[in-house]
Amino acid sequence: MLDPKLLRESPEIVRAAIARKHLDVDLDAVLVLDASWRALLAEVEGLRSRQKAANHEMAAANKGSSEFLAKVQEMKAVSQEIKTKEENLNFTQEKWHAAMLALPNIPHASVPDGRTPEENQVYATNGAIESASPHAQAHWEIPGFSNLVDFARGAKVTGAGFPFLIGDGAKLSRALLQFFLDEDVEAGYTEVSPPIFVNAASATATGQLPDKEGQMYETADKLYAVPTAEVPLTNFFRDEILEEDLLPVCRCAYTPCFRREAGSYGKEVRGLNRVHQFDKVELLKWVHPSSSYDELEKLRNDAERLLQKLELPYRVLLMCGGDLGFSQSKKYDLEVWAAGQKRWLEVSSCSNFESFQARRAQIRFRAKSTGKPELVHTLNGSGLAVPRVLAALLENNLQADGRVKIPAALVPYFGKEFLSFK
RNA sequence: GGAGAGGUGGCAGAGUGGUCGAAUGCGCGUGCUUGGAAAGCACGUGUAGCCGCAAGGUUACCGGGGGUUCGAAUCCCUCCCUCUCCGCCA
Repeated sequence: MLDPKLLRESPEIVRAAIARKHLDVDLDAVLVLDASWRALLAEVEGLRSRQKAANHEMAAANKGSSEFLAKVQEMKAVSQEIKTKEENLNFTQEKWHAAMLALPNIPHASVPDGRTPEENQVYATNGAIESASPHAQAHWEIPGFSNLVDFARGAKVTGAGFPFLIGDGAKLSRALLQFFLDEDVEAGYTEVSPPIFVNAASATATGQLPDKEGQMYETADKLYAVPTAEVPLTNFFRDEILEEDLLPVCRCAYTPCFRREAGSYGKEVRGLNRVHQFDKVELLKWVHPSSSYDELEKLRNDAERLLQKLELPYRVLLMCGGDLGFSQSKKYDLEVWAAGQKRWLEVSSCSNFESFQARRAQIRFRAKSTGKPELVHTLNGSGLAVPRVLAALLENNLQADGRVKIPAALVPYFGKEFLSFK
């Protein structure tokens, strides 16, 4: 959510942000709502003030006196009026709040203009992509693939998009997770193992609710399976005021992630490219507002380093305004090259939310200079998502003999130098 | 899952219909005192919205939501959470 004061004082900034993100929002309607909400609030407060004053008088008065009884009659009318006006106030306030939640975050000045994913800026490219993998195949076409990743059995047992990982497939997945977590801890993140179900309040604070509930699996008792560790991790400090000295707080967490992916279909979702349950390590930071853009660069570097150590070719995209996402101020996507599919696969998305999430989740710190609470800035990024990295390893490192070469950094975790599909 | 007890400010803890945003103690801050510290003394010390250039004013918040009442921390309903005992269990 944006600062309501920003909207009142500089609506043109918000208008420009909406335009840069190519969204369709009726800002004038929000401004009108804001004005009428404030007018109603003043009215109700005036009435309540009167009621309060009368209460003090009545407390001191003789309860049986005629003055007292007259006062009761008088205040009955006021009470009724408050009730009516308050209903109107609450109704308007709900509409105002919903309208405020529908306003997107402001893109940072360094975000390039653009409407579509094609207009994202290729910020960096690392590694050779064509000649390096002479035996590459799309991972689902590699002979023996279903020995490692069994979609058919997964579909029988649970449903489409819930594969079993078996043998070296399961082991490689576990090795990657272990590798990611160790590297992230080494980089200064504290490892956390969070709950993988969250309540509605948490899902609301990070923006999954109310609009995206169709993307989450919901249990009978109104808990949601996490779509990413970002949700429980961010909510850890919800409604809290941290000491300034504590910042920046850097944490990482592995969780399985559950996404219904309603409406997805086609080539993009083949094999491991998109599944309903996948493993991911998430990186999360709560930082002082003055350092959030430095921290974003560090976060991106931390994610990139993982791909470098795995010797996987990748590129970094700087997202343009139109592809930025509703709540981000700035975002880099890391895409790994899958040599068999000849496609880039997104394996990490590193974002600065500035105070947008923090305002919604009420995560603040006490500024030492003023003693007053201020909103933190939050950032997050994957470090990294497992299935697509696994797919890229299988495709890129496939040898003539049908085995897959394991990158040196991963060998200690995997326990051997080659993966076999047998 | 069953039975019981309880949720009040940073913490402890009073308050069972009105003068209560809330006693008292601790903690914390500033000052006095001191060679310095402790003790002592004085004053101060929650969050948020709205109005205001400001000074300041005003409203809300006693686990969440709803209700009764002229008036609710206090009464009623409901949900959540914590603790104790029992049961079950990786």
